[in-house]
Amino acid sequence: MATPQDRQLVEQWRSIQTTYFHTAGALERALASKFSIGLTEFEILDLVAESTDAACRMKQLGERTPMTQSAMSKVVDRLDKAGLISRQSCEDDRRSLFLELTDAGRALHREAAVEHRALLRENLGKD
Amino acid sequence: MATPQDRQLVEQWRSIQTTYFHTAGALERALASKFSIGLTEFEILDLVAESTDAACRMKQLGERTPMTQSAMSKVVDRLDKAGLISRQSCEDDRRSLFLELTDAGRALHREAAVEHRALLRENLGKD
DNA sequence: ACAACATATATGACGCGTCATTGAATGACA
DNA sequence: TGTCATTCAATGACGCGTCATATATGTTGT
Repeated sequence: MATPQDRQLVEQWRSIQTTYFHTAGALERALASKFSIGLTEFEILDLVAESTDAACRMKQLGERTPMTQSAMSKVVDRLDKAGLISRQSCEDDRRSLFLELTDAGRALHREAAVEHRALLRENLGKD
Repeated sequence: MATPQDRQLVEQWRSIQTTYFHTAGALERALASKFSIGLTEFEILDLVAESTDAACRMKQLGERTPMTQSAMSKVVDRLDKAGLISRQSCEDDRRSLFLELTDAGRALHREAAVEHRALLRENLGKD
């Protein structure tokens, strides 16, 4: 029943899990303690920050992250309440939302990104 | 500020996240609908099932998974309540717990493992 | 034998993600 | 134009994981 291929798959999966948990945990803790935001919050900031064009974004952001639509909605809500992002409704399709970093959001992202990259280097990099 | 190395790290990280989320999600849904257990429950069953020696395990299991001690405790508690695992206190160190699959647990694990491996193959395998 | 410390597991409060659903706007087409 | 289906986002109920602790047991040094 337990073929060698199966064992190898399981090993591979556990390795992904371990990397994911350790890295996500480290990011989570660092971002929370230094910037009072969660990892998912940072990730949305990061996506919005690197998005060049000015389309109706909420939706398209969903295509660039494995997050659920519902999760995104709540994260964005928190970011909005924290004054880091602004939601403005889109003219040509009033179901859609247009996201934009506030100045505070941009500033926080700039600092947090440094920490984020550093931790990725520590956790994923070939030291 | 955004060096090519940074971008590459971020890409690598997003790729891990995507794989993790998609695979974990698929496993979660399949195990829940077909066997009424969560992914973490299955993972504990899996670890206990493959554990050959009969040591006081709770602790050592913690070393083989990225799960928190607290998370493990709760998962094991659920498995116990579901009648899939039994906890017996360890003679030589009464702080420790000794875990063992029940017959029901062993049976469920056998079936669920097939599904689990199949989904890993789908999600991680080079199709 | 007694502190003081260390280790194994459990638990409660809390935050976040998920699912299912809702509300609103749009599209398609007779 | 009116209906029916589709799409975008928000929401409430719920379950799980995390942190900080609690509880019990063990160990060490004097």
